[in-house]
Amino acid sequence: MKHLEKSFFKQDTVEVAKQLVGKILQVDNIKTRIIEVEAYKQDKASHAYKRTPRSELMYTTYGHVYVYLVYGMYYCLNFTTDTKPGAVLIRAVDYPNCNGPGKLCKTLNITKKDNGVPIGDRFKLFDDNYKPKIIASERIGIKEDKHLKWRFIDKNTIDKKYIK
DNA sequence: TACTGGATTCACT
DNA sequence: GTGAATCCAGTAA
Repeated sequence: MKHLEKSFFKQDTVEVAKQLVGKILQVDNIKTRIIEVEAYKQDKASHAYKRTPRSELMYTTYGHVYVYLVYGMYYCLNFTTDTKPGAVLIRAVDYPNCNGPGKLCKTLNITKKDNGVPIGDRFKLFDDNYKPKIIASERIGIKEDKHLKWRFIDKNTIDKKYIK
């Protein structure tokens, strides 16, 4: 079991997203495997599209936690990367009630208070040499624009369980 | 100061 | 497949 160093995040957002699938995420004393992620760079679908106080983290850090509230009720967990701006959204992990970005944060008690903390504190990442079967490397169009997102899923785990 | 809409989820139909 | 819940960041004035 190898600790992922901060330098892991010092590479392209999409590359980090792809490599994050199958890694072990530890929050407090809960260890679970990441099974679905999404990469956001500077496209219109991302908060990073414009530099604002909220998106500042994505412009200035890598290897940090970025948490925001969507729809007034759900938090989303992201890790910032070296692509500035850029971040990887953690969409699902292999743990009960964690098959969605909002549910994941609710279950693991992740809120805005975690925004901006460096990885290695409350959030830790490990590599146990598990090889995920990454099936989805999609480009997803949003509404009338052709925004690009990159979503990566571990088919090994998806087949067994959830995911919408 | 006021308005708008979203990196979602769930309960309905 | 559709719509409601719910609040705050971003924007415009």
